[in-house]
Amino acid sequence: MGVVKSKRMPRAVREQQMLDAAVEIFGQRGYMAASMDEIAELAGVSKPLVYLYLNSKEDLFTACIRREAAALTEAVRTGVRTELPVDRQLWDGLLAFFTHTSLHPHAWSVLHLQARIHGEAFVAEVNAMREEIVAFVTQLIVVAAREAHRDPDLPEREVAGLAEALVGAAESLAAWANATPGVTARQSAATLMNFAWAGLGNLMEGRPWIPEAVGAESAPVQVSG
Amino acid sequence: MGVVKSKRMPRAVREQQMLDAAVEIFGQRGYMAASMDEIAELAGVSKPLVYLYLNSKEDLFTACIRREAAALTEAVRTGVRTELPVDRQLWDGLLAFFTHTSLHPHAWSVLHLQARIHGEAFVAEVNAMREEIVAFVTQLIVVAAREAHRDPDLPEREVAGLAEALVGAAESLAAWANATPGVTARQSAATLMNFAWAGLGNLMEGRPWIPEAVGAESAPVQVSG
Amino acid sequence: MGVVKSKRMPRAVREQQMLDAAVEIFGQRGYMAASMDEIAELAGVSKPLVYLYLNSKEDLFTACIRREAAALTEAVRTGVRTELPVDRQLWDGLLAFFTHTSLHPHAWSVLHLQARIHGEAFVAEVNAMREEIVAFVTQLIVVAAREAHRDPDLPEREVAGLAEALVGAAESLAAWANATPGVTARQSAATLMNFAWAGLGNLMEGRPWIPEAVGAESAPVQVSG
Amino acid sequence: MGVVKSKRMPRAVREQQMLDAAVEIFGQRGYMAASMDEIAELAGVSKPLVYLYLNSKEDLFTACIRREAAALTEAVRTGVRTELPVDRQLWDGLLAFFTHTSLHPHAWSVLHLQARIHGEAFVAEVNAMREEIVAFVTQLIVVAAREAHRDPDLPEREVAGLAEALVGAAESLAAWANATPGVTARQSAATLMNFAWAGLGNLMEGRPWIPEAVGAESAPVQVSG
DNA sequence: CATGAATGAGAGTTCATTCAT
DNA sequence: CATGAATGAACTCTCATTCAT
Repeated sequence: MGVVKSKRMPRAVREQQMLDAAVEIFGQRGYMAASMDEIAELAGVSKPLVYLYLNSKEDLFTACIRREAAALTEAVRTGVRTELPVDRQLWDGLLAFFTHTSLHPHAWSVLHLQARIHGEAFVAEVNAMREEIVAFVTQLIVVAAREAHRDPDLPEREVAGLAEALVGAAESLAAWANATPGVTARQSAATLMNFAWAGLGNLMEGRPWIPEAVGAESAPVQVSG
Repeated sequence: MGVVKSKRMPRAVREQQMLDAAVEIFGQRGYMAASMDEIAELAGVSKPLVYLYLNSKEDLFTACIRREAAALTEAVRTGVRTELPVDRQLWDGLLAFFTHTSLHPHAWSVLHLQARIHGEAFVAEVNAMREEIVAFVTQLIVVAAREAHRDPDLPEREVAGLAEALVGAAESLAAWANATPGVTARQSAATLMNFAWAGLGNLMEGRPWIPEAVGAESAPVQVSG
Repeated sequence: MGVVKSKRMPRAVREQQMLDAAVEIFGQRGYMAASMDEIAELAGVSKPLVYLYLNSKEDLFTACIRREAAALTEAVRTGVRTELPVDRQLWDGLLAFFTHTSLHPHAWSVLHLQARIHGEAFVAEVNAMREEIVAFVTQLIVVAAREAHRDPDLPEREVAGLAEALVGAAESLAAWANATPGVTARQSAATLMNFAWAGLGNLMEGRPWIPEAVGAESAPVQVSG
Repeated sequence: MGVVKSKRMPRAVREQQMLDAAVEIFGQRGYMAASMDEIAELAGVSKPLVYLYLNSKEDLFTACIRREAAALTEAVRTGVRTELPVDRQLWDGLLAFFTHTSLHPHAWSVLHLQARIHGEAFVAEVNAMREEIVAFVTQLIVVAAREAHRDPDLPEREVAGLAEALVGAAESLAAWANATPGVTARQSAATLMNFAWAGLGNLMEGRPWIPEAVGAESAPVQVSG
């Protein structure tokens, strides 16, 4: 007989429903254009209850960012096994990243677009997540350099820039993939992996990086035919 | 004795002042949080005059995007000479890009962050610019492939992904550089050029791309010592 | 000790208070000159509450028209008994009409003056009421013609013009009576009844229409002494 | 080569052009919705010039009312010859009235609708005109009564009411005729003349007032066949 | 616990009106 | 004379937020 409006749910559950609704609305409309009315309605509760549990619009937005940032980093962390070679680690991380962002486009919109343009407080929340990922990538680069028998003490700023560029490329690619029908997470990961590992120069010379044995069901996108 | 509030200026001049103020406020606060009052005050005029000349908040924002997008593409176009080799073209383009974005951080914020999240109309304006740059990069990739004696018919979707990743990386890097004190445009360009041209793999093996004879006043950032 | 500002009233009651205030302000100032601020203040509530319940200035105005039009037609309908002779029906209708308009001058101003000059939407609302009254009068004329043994098929356009003239005279007379101190509803009704039923010609010849036994407390206004 | 924008016209001419434009705009939009910008543009002059000549929006509106009221009363006055019988005088007056209002619908809208709802000042202007017409009608009634050998001292209030009703009927009929395609001034005049002179009662008995020899090209509308 | 009732503050927008040239 | 430049004031409407029940 339609949706049953369940009453008297435990607080923790209600809070999650509110956050679900908030992420969807914030992701679609943006922070400022989102209205508490709409969020409360989508969550199926009254507005004062939202305030009772989450305090204010800012706090609600912060809670969204925190929850979604944790979920994304957890997804990437789970996808990577540190006992594997570094290139495999990078591949697994990218795949986990693009998979998660494509499964939760509103959440990604909140983290990537909305949070960065509304006040230092929100940016700080996102940066906590971002730094964890950048740190992971930075460490990969350092380890890779060491394995290549090269001086492990790469200039810090240089490594930071490289990691930043890689993460930034991934973020932009994720937004583009979400907005472009037909682009799979695996394709995005392959494109960026090729780009990052081999560089345009090597790609031109026919030496793309190839994910070996990463599941046969769909070969990574390659430059050469 | 301080700022002289000049009155009765010709329309064209006043319009530019308004756009200057609008870009700064939009860049700082974001489209929705920016108020027409604040913009008018910063421009040194009354609010009705802003409406008389620019019609509405949306039109004002659109005018900002158009002006700044044109300025950025013009800067890049001017910086590149097509008779030079492709790697040099990419380098010059990157340098012009990072130089311009670092000189006009608010404008870059408007184009990169604000414009992308407020309605299809604004996105379309930015995309016109973005596509010009992506087209430039795409053509560089195709030419590079041809010069490397490889099949010039790279898969379209693949090239689009690569260009997107490169432009996305550049955009993120620009935002990061603006937010990180002490990072010069030249350093950003060098980091991305290395990343793009050699790839992480090659970088690890000590084969960075090096901008030859690009002015001695400041050596390009290198990975190796 | 004066007006008690009751708070927390049920929605239906508040809405009527708002409509009361709106009719008064619209009637005094006119649609455009009336401000929502003033209406809200007179209603004893804040402006947002007016918008919450009535949506917009247009909707508020439409609601006023609808309520007052319904009240007026109801008053006329209740005052007339169709089993009586047609002249008596006309008299009763006129008396009910002038009584109602004199008791609710602002409402009459809204219906007669304000609503007719602000957009087709409002005019349509008023016309629905007007047509009901014009139809009533038209039918009276047709029945009267039939009873006078005359061809019942009066030219339609002619009857329409007569009904329009009669209703128009009544409307103008109502406005004039409201603006002229000392004119009672009964006097207005008598004047128009004489005019309509006997015509100036008959009046001149000393043959006014006389409401028989319509209560002795106040004889109808007569032309002759 | 299109409209030539003549410059340096004498003040009196310019003023008339402004009034022409103002009457049209006020008639279409209403007093409040009309903008000085639009009026100035339609008049083909700059806004400050309008203020230089006509002072303010209120003064401009008052000037419109005065001019159009004078034009209307002049038209009626010219149409009537006092040496003719009173019924003929009424007929001629009605015909002149309906002819003028149908030729200048915007002016009539200004006088009939707009002026009555925007402040005492405007109403006073219109009433000056209205009273002249009412006085004319009143005098007709008095003369008619005297000719019918009846007591010439009709109760003043009664005569005023009759005149008001007649003028009100005429006004409503004029508005209705302007809004109803196919209704000529002559038809409106005939309808009202029948109504006024004979009354519904007499009309029912087949005794309409008939304008004798008032031009054969179009017989007056009659109730009987 | 949960909610209908209510609001202070501020947004974008428009307009009659006036200087300075 | 005539006008482009400029504004103070007011408007409709929205929203995050809080009581009282």
